[in-house]
Amino acid sequence: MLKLNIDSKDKNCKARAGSFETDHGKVETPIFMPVGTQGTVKAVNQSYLADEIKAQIVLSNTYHLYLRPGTEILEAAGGLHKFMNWQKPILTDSGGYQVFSLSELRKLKSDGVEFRSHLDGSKHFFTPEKVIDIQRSIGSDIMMVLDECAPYPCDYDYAKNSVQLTSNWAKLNKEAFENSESLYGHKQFLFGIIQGSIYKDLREKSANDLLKLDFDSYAIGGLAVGEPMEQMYELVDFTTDFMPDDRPRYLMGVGRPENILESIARGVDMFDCVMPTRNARNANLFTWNGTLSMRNAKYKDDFKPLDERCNCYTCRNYTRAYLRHLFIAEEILALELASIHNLYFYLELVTQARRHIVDGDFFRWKNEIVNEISIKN
RNA sequence: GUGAGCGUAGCUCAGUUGGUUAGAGCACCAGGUUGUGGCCCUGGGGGUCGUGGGUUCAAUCCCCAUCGCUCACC
Repeated sequence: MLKLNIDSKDKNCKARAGSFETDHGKVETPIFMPVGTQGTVKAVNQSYLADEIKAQIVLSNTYHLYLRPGTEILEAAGGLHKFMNWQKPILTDSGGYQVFSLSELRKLKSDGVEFRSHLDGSKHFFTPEKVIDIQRSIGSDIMMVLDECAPYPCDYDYAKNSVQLTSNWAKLNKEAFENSESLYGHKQFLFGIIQGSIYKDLREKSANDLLKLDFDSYAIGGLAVGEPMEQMYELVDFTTDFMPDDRPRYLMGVGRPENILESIARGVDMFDCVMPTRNARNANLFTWNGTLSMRNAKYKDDFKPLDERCNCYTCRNYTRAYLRHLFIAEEILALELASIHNLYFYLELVTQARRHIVDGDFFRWKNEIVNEISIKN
């Protein structure tokens, strides 16, 4: 198992501050993992990622790396850490989400999923065994099982069958994991993924099915796919009760800053989301006073930093007017500076959350901050 | 100078054998984006149809004049 060492628990909610160890270093929770699908956090180099943004762990993607550059190259490189020059922990998503997001390009079968590559149309078949093999080639510190992320809305029967499929696959994932070894001499963990759409009894069943298989830890999948926010929070709150207290709980693909704080309050420790990086590339920036759309004409002569309360490289050195100019001129520096800022904000958000949990005033702080950061400027 | 062609949104252009409120792409303005293609999606503001006159119930469209641009020839 992947042990979560708990430093502190909040008295007024389920938030906890902790840490876990991997062979590539320690991770302090709650934590946000920047998304680097193709072995790069888009627009941000690894030294900024580590030293400026203070990312402790990044996420990458089995499906994308399998298609390009492919496992042969990854193995020849000595694994993804060496290949991408990132010596801190890496978590890889299994490709299960692509079953959902590339739905026009796939066929779901009982023993796996057939994909058509979005790059060249070629056919590929993913099974639980195969995604474990690929993640061995990648060498990620935390591997994820192949699952099905059910669409939303999703009727009960579909969701029930989907949970059964995910549970069946989970067993095969676990067996493949136990029958294989790390290729590069460091320990790799495997997380199970709890599905069940919006149905509490299915979430409970999914959790119980997976717990029997004794994964290193567990994630909640299939949320933030279109359901109302309150329903998502309720399901997170419900599901974390079934997840072991002494292991890190991972809420996949979430989310907006307020989603992260609300989910920490409901017992989640790990998050990833494309939002800080994708929105940065689209000129949408997060600040302690709410979001701002950097292309807006009102910033053309605004020589303040993006966020006066932010200490990131971008805010220390550049103005809103300059960022807007870079975006309008379609200069690539815009993407870099905006991505650095948004990721710094997300990492600072979870760092402060951790500090407030340790200090014992997380719940009050969270409620205050959620209001301020939710404003649209 | 002569002849021909073209002037429609900021740009590139459709269009109407004369008929409701003149369109598109790009640009601009504003939203969206939750286990990532810098993609994509949604909405909006913009036009004296070069200018002036004529014909007609009705003209961006037909006629005349005029201004501008382009090409060919001298």
